[in-house]
Formats: sequence, structure tokens, C-alpha cells
Amino acid sequence: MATSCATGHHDRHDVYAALCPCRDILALLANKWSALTIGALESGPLRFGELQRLLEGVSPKVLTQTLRRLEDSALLTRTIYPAVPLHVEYALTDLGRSAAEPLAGIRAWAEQNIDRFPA
Amino acid sequence: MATSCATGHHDRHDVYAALCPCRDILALLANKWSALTIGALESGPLRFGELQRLLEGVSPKVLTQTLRRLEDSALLTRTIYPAVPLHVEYALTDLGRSAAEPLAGIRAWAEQNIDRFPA
DNA sequence: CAGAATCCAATACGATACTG
DNA sequence: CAGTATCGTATTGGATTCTG
Repeated sequence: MATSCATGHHDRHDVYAALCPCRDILALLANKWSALTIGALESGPLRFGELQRLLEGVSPKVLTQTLRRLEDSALLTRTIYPAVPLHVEYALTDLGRSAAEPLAGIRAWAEQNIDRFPA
Repeated sequence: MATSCATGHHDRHDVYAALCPCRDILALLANKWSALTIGALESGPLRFGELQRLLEGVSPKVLTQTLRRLEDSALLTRTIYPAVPLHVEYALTDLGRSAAEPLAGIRAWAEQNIDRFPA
């Protein structure tokens, strides 16, 4: 059998396989706010408030959720600088920077092809 | 002002702008099932049942919803061949084929980088 | 075969108000 | 500043059963 990774001791990974963990990775990245967040951090670390301003319309709750998920998956780091007022910085990891490339492709495609869409 | 498209008579499109319609396009593509469906159709038209088998674990309801959404956005076409038993084919449009490229990048990244993720 | 119908669980999303 | 807490809506996802 050619299909992969459903058993755990797979040889190849396949997002089309229901049980392949890489499908979860796909679901993590194939998400509006993830794509925007990672893209925003591509040019350097940002603070919570800066992200909130860049990602127009995101609520603090959703932004927090998104950041936590990405942090748990090691796509970004959260660094606290003890100070008053509080200073927290989010930065992409190497893994996050690696993921940023294909995501940029999606964002760019959306911006460039919108005129080809039906009303 | 540099920011775009929020007013409707924009000059540029920007997925970071809350009201830019291209953010909806991003949301449409940045979705697990959309990415898998479009990828599956990349190598040629497929029938409902074939898609359902390829996209392991997808329910008929979700598959139908996904296909309808993509059809409404003109990323794919639905062709009915009157016959018994019924024969329906889904195929990418030019627009869909165009979107397939960046999406392939995401799928490939998920499959190739999964080992770099935390347990 | 291709899906529509139904029901339900999970989660994403959003607005607002409040706190260390 | 950087969130957390809370509440409510909406969308997604999933299982099952049924039908043109």
C-alpha cells in the first residue's frame, strides 16, 4: 500500500491521510489569522498592541488565542521584558520564518487576483 | 495615507485591511478543506465520490459545502453528465489552477516540516 | 452515484469590560 | 501595556440517514 502515516510508523507524510499529524499542521497554517500574524512578524518582532493595530479588526481574545497556538507549535516566541509599563515581544522562530514563505504566497495571491472574482 | 481599500475606491488591496474584500479571499483559501480540495483537483477533474475518498475523513456535508463555496467563487466548475447512475465532475477553472500553486506550497511545507514540531 | 436533510459538538469569531 | 474574563453569535466540522 502506498498511503502513508496513518499507522504512526509511517514512511511518508501525507496531508490527505486523515490521521497524519501533518494535517493538523496544515489546519494550523491554513487559517486567516495565522497567515496574517506570521506575515506581520516577518519583518521583525512586534508587541501585542502593534499586532493588534496591524491586523485590523482582530479582537484581543482572538489575537491571544492565535499567538498562543503559534507559540505552542514553536512558530513564534513570546518574550517578556519586565518593565513598567509591561513590554512583551513576539518573534518568529526559524520554523516560523520557514512557514512564512508559503504563507506569503497565499496572501499575495489573494491581493493580486481579487479582480478576477465574481461580484 | 498609505492604507488601502477600506473605503471601496481603493488603489491597492491589502489583506491586513479589515474591510478589503481580499481578506475574504484569504479566508476562503486559508482553510484546510479548500486547500485539500483544490490540490486534489490539480491533476484533473474528479467526481464527488473520488474526492470523498481522496480527502480522507471528509463528510459528505462538509465536502458539499466546500465545493459549493469554491464553485460560487469561480475556482471550480461543476458539470453534470446526465446518465444512470448520475455522473458529476468537478474541475478547476483557470482561476482555481492559479490558486492551486501557492496552496501546494502550504501542503508541501506541512508534510516536509512536521518533524521540526514539538510533540 | 451524488448529494440533501437533520442533529449536534466544537470552535472560531467578535464586542466589551475589567485587571496585574 | 498586555492581556483576561465573559457572553453571545456564527461558522465549521462530523455522524447518520435518506432520496432523486
